[in-house]
Amino acid sequence: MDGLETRELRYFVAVAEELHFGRAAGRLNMAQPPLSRAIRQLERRLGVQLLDRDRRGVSLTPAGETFLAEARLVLDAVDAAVRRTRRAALAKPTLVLATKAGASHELLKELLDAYAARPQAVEIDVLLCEIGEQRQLLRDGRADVAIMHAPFDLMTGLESVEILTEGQVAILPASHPLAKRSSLTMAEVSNVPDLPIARWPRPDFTYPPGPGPEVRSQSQLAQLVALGRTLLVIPASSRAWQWPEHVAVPVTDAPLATTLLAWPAGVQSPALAALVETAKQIKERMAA
Amino acid sequence: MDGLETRELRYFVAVAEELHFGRAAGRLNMAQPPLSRAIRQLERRLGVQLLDRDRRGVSLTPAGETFLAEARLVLDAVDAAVRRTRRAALAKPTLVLATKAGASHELLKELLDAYAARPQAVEIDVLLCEIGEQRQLLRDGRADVAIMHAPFDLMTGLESVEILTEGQVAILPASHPLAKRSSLTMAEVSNVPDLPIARWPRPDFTYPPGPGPEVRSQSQLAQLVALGRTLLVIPASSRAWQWPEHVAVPVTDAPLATTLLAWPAGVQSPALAALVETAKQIKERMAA
DNA sequence: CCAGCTGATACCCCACCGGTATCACCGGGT
DNA sequence: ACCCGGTGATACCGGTGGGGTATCAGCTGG
Repeated sequence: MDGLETRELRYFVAVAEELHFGRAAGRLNMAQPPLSRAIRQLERRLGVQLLDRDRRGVSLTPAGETFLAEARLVLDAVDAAVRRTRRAALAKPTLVLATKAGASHELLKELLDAYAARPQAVEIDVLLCEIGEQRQLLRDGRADVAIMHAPFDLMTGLESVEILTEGQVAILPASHPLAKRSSLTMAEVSNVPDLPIARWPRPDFTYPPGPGPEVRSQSQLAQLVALGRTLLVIPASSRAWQWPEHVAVPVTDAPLATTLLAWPAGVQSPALAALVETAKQIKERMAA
Repeated sequence: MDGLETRELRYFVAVAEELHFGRAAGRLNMAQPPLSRAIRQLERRLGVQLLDRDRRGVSLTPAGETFLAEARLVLDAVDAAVRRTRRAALAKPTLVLATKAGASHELLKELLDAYAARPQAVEIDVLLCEIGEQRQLLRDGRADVAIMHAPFDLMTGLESVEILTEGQVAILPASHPLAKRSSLTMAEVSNVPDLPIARWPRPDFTYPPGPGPEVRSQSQLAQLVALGRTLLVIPASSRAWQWPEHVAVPVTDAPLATTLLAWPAGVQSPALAALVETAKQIKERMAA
């Protein structure tokens, strides 16, 4: 009846991603025939056709699309199980906190210092990552907790507490006329012809269409701003990565940006609970 | 390096739940020696000791506790993958909606009727379940979407939209003196000596301590109220399961109960999106 | 001190996974 | 029209490893 093995899921994901048995087999370091057989057996056991073997190529059926998404979730959960278990076995338990490189140093330092003063505190490893990477790190267990920014990051599947709510600033090339202004509005910054908004890759690594440059990291973005090719709007506390060639101008009517502490739903440990408690206290201290 | 198979996870969960290799092997329909060997091999591959083989019995190490929780998540995710894929392959796609038996018929009927009128609508199977069971149904893929009640149901790991916010009523035995009142307060109902609050089982099937009767289903609870052994406070719209021997009295200062439509975070289908949209419209219509 | 229970070890067998060789089918190039 | 390159499917074979039986080893309690 049931009894899918993760091996079968890994095989299917490889084939579904390559849409080619031969290449998928290469990626899996195996020959093509056993892979074909394994996928056929998987389809028989599920009683569902996952792939359309059209001559000249393979394509996913709707059920195959569903199974691909679910299989990725399972494989990430397996990775998370291994990582979290190994870390739980260490003599020194630690929390891994993921944060975007360049996010507010002050806030993070305050959080870590306040946490370290607690009796239940464990060591915290700070894992710097690129924008939008936190979700994946939490899902596959490489991180236990992350600092994220609403409304930029989707919070689905995560629990979170707000730490700080603040206004946003536009980061502009110092040479641009708008850089001389003391404040700006969203209308003014959202459609500057010579500073189009940069485009980030989607989860499938393709880029949305648009006039802006394609970027994959914050450092690329900072470089592009310095070169006068784009602008961006970010929470005021994130301007830590401001360069000499950058100018930050408050955007008066930008939506308030909220910095949150987020962690995978359903996971609980005393060390994490203490960190969450610390974050709540910091939020109250900030409000006062 | 990696490459845990679900078989190994199933073995470990069985041993961790039975805390006894022989019984676990019986549950798995296999002999004890290969099970012992498989667990040892699992521990070697993880590089982590999961079990303490204290003579006369087995116990979980802290790392074992972590791995047990993670392994259960993985196995549920595998079940969900199979169920959702099989359903996605049906000619007639359907949504399975889980709701507590006896929750508001009117609201549900209104939701289903409004949804059926939409062009993207698919058939909806209503899966009646016991209180608190919705979360598990969503997690292992037996249901796609559920109707739940905040603040009674934990919403962690789920996305949700509110449908209805309403006051709560106390359900009392008709023969009890309090049943004659036209309204009550939380202070009055929370400590009635002869009507102690019923106790529900925890996830591990043990009961919290207390004077109230132990219950496992809504029908048991309804029976106990009719017998004059307990009382309960529920959202006003849930009184569909009121019996002739029951009396509903508004509790003026009870926290507002919110009925929500909830679904697993990260899952998306057009049919589900349309149902969510319908729920939002109903909420607005109710507010007006 | 023995009976009885626990999990661990020794050994064997065969199912199944993966490899090699080959086929069947199609499309596109002269 | 022909053949060639490339797809995935089929046939067959060998080795690994998962599972079975038999047995051991260590503790416990009567």
